[in-house]
Amino acid sequence: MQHSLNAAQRDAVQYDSAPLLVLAGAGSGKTRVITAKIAHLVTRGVAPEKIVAITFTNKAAREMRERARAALQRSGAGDAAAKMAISTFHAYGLAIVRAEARTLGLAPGFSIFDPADAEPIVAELAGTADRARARAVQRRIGQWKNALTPPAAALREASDNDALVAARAYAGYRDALAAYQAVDFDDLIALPVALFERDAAARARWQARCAHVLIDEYQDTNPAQYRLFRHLVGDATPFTAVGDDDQAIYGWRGATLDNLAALPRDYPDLRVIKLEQNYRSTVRILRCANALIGNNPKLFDKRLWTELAHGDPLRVTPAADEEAEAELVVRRMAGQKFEHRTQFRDYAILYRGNHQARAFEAALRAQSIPYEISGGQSMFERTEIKDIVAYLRLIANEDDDPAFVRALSAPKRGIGQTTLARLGEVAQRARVSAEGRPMSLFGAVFDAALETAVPARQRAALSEFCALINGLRHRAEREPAGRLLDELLRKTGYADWLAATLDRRDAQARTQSVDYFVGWLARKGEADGRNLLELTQMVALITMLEGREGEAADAVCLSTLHAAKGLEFPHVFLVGLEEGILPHREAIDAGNVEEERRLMYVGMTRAERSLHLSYCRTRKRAGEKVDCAPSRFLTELAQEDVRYEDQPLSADEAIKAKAAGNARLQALKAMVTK
DNA sequence: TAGAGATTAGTTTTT
DNA sequence: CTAATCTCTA
Repeated sequence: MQHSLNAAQRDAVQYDSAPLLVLAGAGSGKTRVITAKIAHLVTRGVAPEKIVAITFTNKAAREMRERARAALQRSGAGDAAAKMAISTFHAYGLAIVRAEARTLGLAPGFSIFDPADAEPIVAELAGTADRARARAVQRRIGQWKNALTPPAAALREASDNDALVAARAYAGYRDALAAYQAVDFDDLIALPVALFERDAAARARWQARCAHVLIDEYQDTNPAQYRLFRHLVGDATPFTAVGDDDQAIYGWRGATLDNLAALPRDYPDLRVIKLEQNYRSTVRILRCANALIGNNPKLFDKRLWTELAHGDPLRVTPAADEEAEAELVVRRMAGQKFEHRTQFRDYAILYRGNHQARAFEAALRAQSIPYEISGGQSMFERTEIKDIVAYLRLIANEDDDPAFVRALSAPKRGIGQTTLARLGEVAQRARVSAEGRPMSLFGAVFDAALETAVPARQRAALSEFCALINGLRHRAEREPAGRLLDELLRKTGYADWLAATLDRRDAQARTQSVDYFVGWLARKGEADGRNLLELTQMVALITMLEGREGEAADAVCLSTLHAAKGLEFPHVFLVGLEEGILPHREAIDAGNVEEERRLMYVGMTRAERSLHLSYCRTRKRAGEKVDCAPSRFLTELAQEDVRYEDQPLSADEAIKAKAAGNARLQALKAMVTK
């Protein structure tokens, strides 16, 4: 790591009074510039609480907060970092929605639905029982929201039948969310935008809170996010947008490079500074990455260079199948670790899809090598955590029917499908007669009509359940979250239920994860002075619990390419380099190989010293063995910097390729196009 | 109503 | 070959 800033970096840090776009190539010291700039702004007298820094992932936000804190301490500004708004786009949107809930027509305890909550609702509205179809509709609705297209407009522009079904579901979905007093992730961006566009006073209020706005990974913004950003900065607030068009990998989430192209147009006095010196990778790694990305059309002309050593050639290794690949990678890693006296945390295994982690986990476990998975199933996707969160959501918001249903049967209370359906009917009927506000399942428990619809036994269970929730709700604002959580667990007998229904190992694991989660929440509530209701909303956006204090464990990092953005490792294994995986089949079919190429580029540029690429010749799919072709991207590297290992080719192919001069390359090309 | 076995579908990335 | 969903019985 360099000790002082280079000219371009210094320029980017000191240019603080007008719009600035920093085109920061991979490994060019981007985070360093952002944190140095934050420190610079504070020393220049900008109020820390008016510095708004936006990232895309929680991990990036956390890292930036930590590094900003360190930088500020160095410059003697103390803990100004604590006052700054360093958060993800969605967390910042949540802060706005929470503060403006009343104006937006939302109850203070509104729920935040994740895609899993929304799926059954959308499935029902789209009239399908097929999960894949429901998700396709969900994605479509998400795209509309990210493009700020309201249901009516979506309906108008729907051309084919699929779009028509989705547009109708979209309208129904919006109404359902309103009835549940819920918002989804996309709403956290779209609602503030809508608010700012109809309410100039609200816009001014939030603009006044921004003296300087910094956006990281600007190339990954979607239209809604860009609009939100523009409303925050208004006409006068200086900002720093940092991005790299070569690392745009979120097109599928509605991100568009148009936002990058639009910036100079929308801000005529925009200054553009390029960071082209790479401080991370060897010459060979960089040359290969540049060669690869050179196959994409470029938006901005940018040449990455480095003063670092030449380094070793990149190694490309084929494997018989995914097990062999995992074994090979782990074996090589173990050898390299011994040879270079490195630590486990110096290694990363990067792949396209989460499911690819399996084989590597198994191989690592077999060798007792510690590893950490980033991006896989998060703590908050586990059933036991979702159960607890359902209780919290229901306590905060009794209109949250999905949370009601979930909490009601975890643990089981003798209420099943039949009773739930009856309860639904009661609520439905009350909905019609009670003008305006529809009735929730929770409310239906107290409806007079319940007596005729549901037997006494189930009625008793329902009232007891609601009494528990009500009791906690009344205290949720004042009493510490920890005490309420303990009481919740005790009164529901959740741990006992786990012990009674699962085998010992499983029950123990889940109880442990519940305890950890509850302990974490309690500490968080204590530290930030938040009550249970506020914690509940925050939880929806968090994907990973912040590690306990102390340093990270010495473990190999397993990560998807998406989750690896922003990270760096001395030694990287990029695996599964096959046609259909990277580039992914769907992307090939959709004609979006460019984004896959950027994904590969992101993966390659994570590496500092060594980069190992591998692929499988066959792969098990649905139990069946299928042949795989090596990724076309392997043919796009700077071949003089690549060493092919083992024998990836049949004798026949090798002879032919040799005759052509460049043995491996030719054969690879043949295999790719085959 | 709840849990245990049968069945069947399954291609990607995240807030 | 999994893993999740569905069906059936106690």
